Amino acid sequence: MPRRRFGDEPLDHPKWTYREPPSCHIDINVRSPTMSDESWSPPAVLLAVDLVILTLRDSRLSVLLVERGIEPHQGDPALPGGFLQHSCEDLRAAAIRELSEESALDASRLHLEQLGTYGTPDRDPRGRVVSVAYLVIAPALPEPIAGTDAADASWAPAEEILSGARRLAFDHEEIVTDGVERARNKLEHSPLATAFCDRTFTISQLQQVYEAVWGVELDPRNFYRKVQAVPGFIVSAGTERRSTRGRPARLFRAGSRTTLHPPLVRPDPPNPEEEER
Amino acid sequence: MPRRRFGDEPLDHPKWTYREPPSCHIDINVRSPTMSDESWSPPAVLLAVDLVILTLRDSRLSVLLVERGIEPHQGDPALPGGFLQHSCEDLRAAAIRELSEESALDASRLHLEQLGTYGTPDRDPRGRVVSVAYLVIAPALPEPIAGTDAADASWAPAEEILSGARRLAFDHEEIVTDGVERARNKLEHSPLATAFCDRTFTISQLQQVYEAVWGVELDPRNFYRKVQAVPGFIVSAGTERRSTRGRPARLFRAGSRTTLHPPLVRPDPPNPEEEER
DNA sequence: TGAATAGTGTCTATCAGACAATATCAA
DNA sequence: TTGATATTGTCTGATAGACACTATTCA
Repeated sequence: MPRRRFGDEPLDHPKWTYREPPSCHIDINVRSPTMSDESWSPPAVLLAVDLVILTLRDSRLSVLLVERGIEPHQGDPALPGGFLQHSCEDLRAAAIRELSEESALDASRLHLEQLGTYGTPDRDPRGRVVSVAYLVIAPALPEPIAGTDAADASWAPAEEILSGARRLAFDHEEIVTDGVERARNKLEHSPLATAFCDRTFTISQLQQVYEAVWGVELDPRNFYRKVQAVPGFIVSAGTERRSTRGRPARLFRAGSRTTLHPPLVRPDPPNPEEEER
Repeated sequence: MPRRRFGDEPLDHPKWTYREPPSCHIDINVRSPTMSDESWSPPAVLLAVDLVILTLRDSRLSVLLVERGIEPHQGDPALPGGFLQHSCEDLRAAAIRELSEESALDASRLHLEQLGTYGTPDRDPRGRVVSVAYLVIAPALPEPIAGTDAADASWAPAEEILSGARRLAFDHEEIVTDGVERARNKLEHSPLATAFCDRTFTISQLQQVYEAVWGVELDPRNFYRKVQAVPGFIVSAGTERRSTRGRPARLFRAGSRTTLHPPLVRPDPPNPEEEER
C-alpha cells in the first residue's frame, strides 16, 4: 500500500464498494441496503476527538484554543483534538491522551465528560470525519500551558467565541457553544462548579465560578447559606483559612454527592414575553 | 477487491498501515503519531446509529426493542439501529432513516435528540464499531408497530431493562439507562413531557407522563396549577374537551418555550444519609 | 343519585431574596 | 483605625404541598 501524507488531499477512505456510487444528498425515504445485499458493506469513517476545556481566568470563563498547524484552516484557532491513534483506542482514553498532549493537563484531577458527536458530512474538507467532543473543566492554572505539542495554545474568553467576535475552524464554534451551555446547566444540579476550583476553596471562590459561568451577580450572603444548605455539596476542609485582604475565609472541598438537592436555580432566566394562556 | 459477507467474520477494516501493529490496551502516556510521521494515518472505524425510542404504554415507560436477526447476539433483544448507509450520510439523517425503517414511525412529528456515543473498543465482536445513540420520544400509538423491516419489534417496560430482568445485546442496557436518565432529567426543565402526548392533551394525561417517567405519584390538584404557572409550557387548545368517565377536561397543546421557568422539580429525590458538615 | 374525574380555594410551613449587623483579618 | 471581606441575623413576600370543596359528566 503506498504511503501518503495525510491532509494533503481529500481522503477516499471508503474501502468498500457500493452498488451505486452514493449521491451525497439526504433522502430519508430511501431504503438502506440490507445485510442480504452481498455487495454492500458499511462505510468507514475517520473518528476524531475534540476538547472543550473550560477554566476561569481573571474571573472570566475561558476556553483553550490552539492554532492549527496544517491545512485545512491552517493558522486559525481551533479546539485541541485529533484523530484516534489506532482503531482500538477507547474514546475517553483518546480524549485523555489529547488532553495531556495538547494542553499538558493532568487528566486524573480534572472533570471530563462526553459532550456530543458532530458528524455533518461536510464539516471537514478532507473527507468524512466524525468528531466526538469532550467537555473538560479545569481549575485556574499558572499562566502558561507548558510543554505542549502545539506550543501555541492559549486561553480565549468564552464570550468572544459565543458572540462570534472570534471565529474558529470547522464547526468548533458550535461545539464551544454546546459545551458552555452544558456547563451552565450542570452548575444548577451537579457539583460541577467545584471542578473549576482547587481541591480546597472558599465559598466566595465558588461564587465567582457561578457568576462567571452564568454571567450574573449573586448576593454573597445568600449564596453563602444556599450552598451550605445543599447536603453533600461542599464539606468543611479543616480549620485552615485563606486570606487576601479582608477576613480569612473557611476552606471547603467538594462533597461526594453527584446531584444537588435542592438545586441552585439560576436567577433571572431570559424569561421574555409572557406567552401563556 | 473481493466481495465478502458482512457479519461472518471479524473485520479488518483499518486500511492504513501502522509503523507497529497496535497492541489493544490503553496507555494514556504513549505519544501519538504526529502528522509528520509519514507512515501513520488515522484509523477508520465503522459508525452505527442506535435508537432509544421511549413511549408510554399502559401508563408504563416503555422502550422499543427488536430481535436481532444475525450474529452476533442473534435472537437477542436489542435497540433498533444500524450502520451508516454511505460514508457521507448525516448522523441525524441516519437516525431518522432507521426510525422509519425499523419502527415505521414518522420522524417529522417526534422528538429526536442525540444521546451519546458509545465506543468501547470491544463492544462489538465484529471489530471497531462506534455507535451514536439517539433518544426518540413518541406518543402512545396504536398497538402494533406496522410494516417494519424487523417485523419482530416490540415494546418492553423500561423498568425490566433498568432492573436487569431483561438483558440486551451489546452495551444496549447502558444506552437505555442513559436514555431514561436523560428523559427523567429533561422533564424538569424542558417541555419534553409533551412529546409523549398527542398534539392536544389534557393536564391529567400530562401528569401521567410525569408519574410514569419519574416513577412517582403526584397530587392532581397541585400539578394542575403548577404546569399552568409555567409560562409558555402548555397553551389552551380551544374549547374542545375530551372525556372518559368523569367531567370532561380542557385540551392543551405544547407551547413554544424550550425551557421551563420555573422548573417542575422532581419530588422526593433519593436524598439519602445527610452527609454535610 | 352516585361514581368518577376536572378544576378552584385556602391554609401553612418553608424558602428565596433583600439587606442590616457583626466578625476578623491586613495595611 | 480603616478598608475589605467573611459570616450571621432578620424580615418579608412568594411558593410548595396538603387537602377541603365545587363542577360536570356518565352510568
